[in-house]
Amino acid sequence: MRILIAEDDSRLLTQLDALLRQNGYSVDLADNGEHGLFLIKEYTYDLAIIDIGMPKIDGFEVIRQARKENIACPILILTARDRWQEKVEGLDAGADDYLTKPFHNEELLARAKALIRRASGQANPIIQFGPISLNTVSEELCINDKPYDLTAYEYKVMEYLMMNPQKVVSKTELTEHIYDQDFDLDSNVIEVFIGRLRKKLDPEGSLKPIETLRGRGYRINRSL
Amino acid sequence: MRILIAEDDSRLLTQLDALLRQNGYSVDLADNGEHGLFLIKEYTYDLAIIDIGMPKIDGFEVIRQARKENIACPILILTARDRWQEKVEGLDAGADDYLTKPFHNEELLARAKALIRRASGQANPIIQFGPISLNTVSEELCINDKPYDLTAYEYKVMEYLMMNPQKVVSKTELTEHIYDQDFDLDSNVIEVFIGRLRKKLDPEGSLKPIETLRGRGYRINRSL
DNA sequence: GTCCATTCTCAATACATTCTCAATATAGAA
DNA sequence: TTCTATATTGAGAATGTATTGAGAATGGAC
Repeated sequence: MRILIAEDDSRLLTQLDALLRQNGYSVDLADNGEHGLFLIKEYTYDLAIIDIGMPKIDGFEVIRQARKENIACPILILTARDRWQEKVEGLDAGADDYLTKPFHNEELLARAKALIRRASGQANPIIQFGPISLNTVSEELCINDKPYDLTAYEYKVMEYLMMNPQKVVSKTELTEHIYDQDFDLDSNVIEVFIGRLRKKLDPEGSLKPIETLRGRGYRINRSL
Repeated sequence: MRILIAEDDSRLLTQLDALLRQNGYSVDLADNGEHGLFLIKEYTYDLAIIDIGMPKIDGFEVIRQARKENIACPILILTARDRWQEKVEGLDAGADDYLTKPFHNEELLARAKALIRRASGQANPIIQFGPISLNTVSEELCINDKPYDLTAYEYKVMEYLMMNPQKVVSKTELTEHIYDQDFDLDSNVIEVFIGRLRKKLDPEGSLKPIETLRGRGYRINRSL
C-alpha cells in the first residue's frame, strides 16, 4: 500500500517516513503543499496524510483542489494540538479523518490501516474468498484453514489482489501500489512474486488461486 | 505498561511518578486537567490515575470527556479523604476504581495492577501459553514449572508478548509500550532483549518460545 | 555519599532471509 | 512459424535480525 505524506516540518516528515516504511508501506514525501498537490494528482495513493499548517498552499487547499478533481483517495489530516478546531474545516474540505499533533505512532498506524480498509470497501479486517482468507490484522493468509508464511512483498501482492477481487489488476497497478515513485515500472518483479506465491500456495498446481489474464493482468480465482 | 497521572499537587505528582517508575511502569505526567485530557485523548494508556480536585478542568470533567470519545482505558481516581462522597460521582462519570488520599503505596500499586489486568481481559493473574506461564502478580515466569529470573526489561517484553499472543507485535509497538514518549525508535534494544530472553529461556534452542516474523515483528510460539 | 553489582544502552559486526535483476524457457496469439 | 507476454531460475545485492562486548546508568548495601 502506498501512502503520500505532505508535511513541512522536516523532522516529523522523516519520522513519519521511517514509521510507515517500517510497517510495510511505500511512501512518497512532499515537504510543502504545492508538491503534495502535484503528487496526489499525479499518482494513485491508497492514503494521503496531510498537514494542515503548511505555508503557501495549506492542507485545506490541497484537499479542496484534489477533491475538485475527483481524487477519491482517503485523506488523514494532521493538526496542531492548539488548533483542534481546524479538524472541522478539514473534514468539511473533504478529509476522512484527523489526528492532532503530537500523536502516538500506534494511533497513526491504526487510523491509516482503518482508512485504507474502509476505502477498499472492506468493513471486515478478514477478507475471504472461497477457501482463501486473509487476515489483514495478523497479516496471515490461510487456504482451507491452513496458514501460509508469506514474505513482506508476497503479502503485499496478495493483499492487493484480495482487496480487488472483482477486477483484473494490471502489473502496472500492482507495481504502483506496492512500490513508491521511483521504481522501474518495466521490472519483472511482479511476475516473480506471482510465481513465488503460486508455488508456495499451490505447489501441485491444482487450485490455481491466481489467474493470469494475458495482456491485462492478474485476478484472484473466483470459481473456487 | 504505560500510565498517565493527572494531579495538580506537584509533590504528590513527583512521588507517584517515582513510585510507579520504580515498579516498572512507563509514566506520563499532567499537572492539570486540561493537559491530562489532552494526553489521554492523544495516547493509548494502560491506566490513567486522575485526581478529582484539580482547578479549571476537574477530574470528573476529564473522565466524562474521555468516555464521551470512547476512550476505554481504565481510570483510577484519587479523592481527598474528607470528600469520600466524590467517589460515587467519579464512578458514575466512568471511573473504574478510586482511592482516598492519603494512601499507602502498596495499596495504589495493587489497585493499578488489578485494573490493568482486568482491562486486558485477563481475569486470572497467570497468563498461560502451552508450557509457558507468567504470573503477573509475582512477576514470575515459568516454563514447564521451572522458574526463570528475568530482569525488569526482559519481563516487560515477555509480559507484552504474553498479553498479545494472537497477533504479531512489531518492534515499534513493543518499544512504545515499554518506554515512554520520547524514546529512539531506531534503537535496537528490542532485538537485544529478545536475544537475551531466548538465551535465558531456551539456551539449547529447542523450544523456540519466541518466533520472529521478518519485517513484521515477534510472536509467542503458539504451537508449543 | 561511596562503592559494588547488576542491568541497560549503544554501536559494531556477523548472519540470514528476502528482493532484485537479468538471462533463459515456455506458452499464447496472429 | 514468429512475435510477444508471461514464467522460471539463480546469483548477487540489499535489507532485516542476531549477537557481542564495552561503557553508562541504575539500584542496593554500607
